[in-house]
Amino acid sequence: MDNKKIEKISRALSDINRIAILQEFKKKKDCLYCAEVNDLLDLTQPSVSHHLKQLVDAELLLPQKEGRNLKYVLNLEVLDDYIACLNKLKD
Amino acid sequence: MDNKKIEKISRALSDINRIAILQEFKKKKDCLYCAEVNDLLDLTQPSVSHHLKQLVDAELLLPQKEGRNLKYVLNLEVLDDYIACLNKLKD
DNA sequence: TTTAAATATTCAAATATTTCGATATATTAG
DNA sequence: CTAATATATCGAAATATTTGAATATTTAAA
Repeated sequence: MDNKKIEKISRALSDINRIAILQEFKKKKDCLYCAEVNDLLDLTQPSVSHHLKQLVDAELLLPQKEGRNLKYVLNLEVLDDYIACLNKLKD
Repeated sequence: MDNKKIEKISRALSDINRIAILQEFKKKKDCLYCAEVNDLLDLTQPSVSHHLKQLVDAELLLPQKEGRNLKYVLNLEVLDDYIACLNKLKD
């Protein structure tokens, strides 16, 4: 994982709303529906859409179309790669 | 570690120059001098000072005054706490 | 004590991010 | 086909971040 990618993931994680989205996966195992995220956050739908886009662009979330709904799963592989990079900072 | 702190650390990590600073610790074990960081980055001194401040404010770096020089050490405790929070996202 | 070196602060400009209202698009239900 | 639902995009305002020139502060050297 190159530094540009580390930067992008860090930026995706640098917002209280996006952190809340990721943490919601602890309760809702497996996947989170877009509509659930809209309920979770105290923001308008376009703002939530924006935040989800940051997480998808960073590849922390994988979107899956399901009819007219959209569900997301955590991309554990990218998260693990990111954590591995942070661990490497510790010499 | 609360979400505000996670946000702050993530933001500190969301810049290519600050990532480069942290990675420089791999080469320069132990500590990094402020002047070394000025040499490392292709930025003016005030900009470097700004970036170092972000890292110190996030407590990723601990500053130590040494005469008229300043040296930094990696705060492994905070880095580990942060990594632990990220690991908790994986259910 | 004067001068030089290392670092920080202030200010302003440029750029990026966050937010929301309005609207567009896509899909399903009736 | 039409209406309703779910999500995305656009445009603009508010706010935050990044950068560097100018300057201030702190400390050591001469």
